[in-house]
Amino acid sequence: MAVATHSRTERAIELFHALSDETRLEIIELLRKGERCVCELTDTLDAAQSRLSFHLRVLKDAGIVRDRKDGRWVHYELDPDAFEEIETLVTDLKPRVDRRPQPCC
Amino acid sequence: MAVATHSRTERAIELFHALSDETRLEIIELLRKGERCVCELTDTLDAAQSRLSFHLRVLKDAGIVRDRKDGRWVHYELDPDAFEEIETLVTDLKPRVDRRPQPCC
DNA sequence: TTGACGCAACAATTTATTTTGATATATTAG
DNA sequence: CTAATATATCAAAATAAATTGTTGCGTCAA
Repeated sequence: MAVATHSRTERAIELFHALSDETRLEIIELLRKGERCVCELTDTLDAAQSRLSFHLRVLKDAGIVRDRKDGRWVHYELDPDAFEEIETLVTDLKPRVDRRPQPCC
Repeated sequence: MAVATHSRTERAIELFHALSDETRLEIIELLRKGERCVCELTDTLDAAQSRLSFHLRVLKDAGIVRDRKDGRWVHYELDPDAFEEIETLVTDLKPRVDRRPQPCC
């Protein structure tokens, strides 16, 4: 599963894009309390079911959430590994301390 | 400067959005080596000047870079504070350890 | 076995973002 | 002063993402 068809940059774009939407941040905030089914997210966020489904897929494709089927419900929860990955990416973006003086223009 | 006309969520969206583009990530990568003028970025990234200017503005509006005018050149550099802020935001998104058992459906 | 429910997926539309090609402004060299 | 350079900005076109309404599929209860 999950072949690395992605460069590091593409992966960063996918993750940051997944995080750059209000509905998706709200979903993440709710899931921080623990696993939830789509119906509860739909109720709580007062969003159309197909809209929720769309955003959950973006989050799932990015690896930020995973789902678990249980009868007719599907439960989503955060995947802690993704957050580790995001932290690493951010660390790698941070300005270096040992910057050379400006060699430009 | 920089009035807080932004909720926490809006700020997160702005920052993550700024980070979710290939050109902008490339700019950040270049600026990690230190301050650079637009002309050098344009050369190195082989991008049209107006395109660079657009992306630099997105980064600047998000507070990720700052500029310094020097005669006819404008130099850009990373703002370390923004990266602190991003790290804090990511930390706040991380799943809690003390999650209650699923109370849903 | 039928009907309701929970969810995903799709097509059409709407909205937002990015790119491109001008044009404008400030600065400096000659 | 004039021409050239560095950059920003703007409008139009191109591209991408989100929303909405609908349909389909699996599951369960009656």
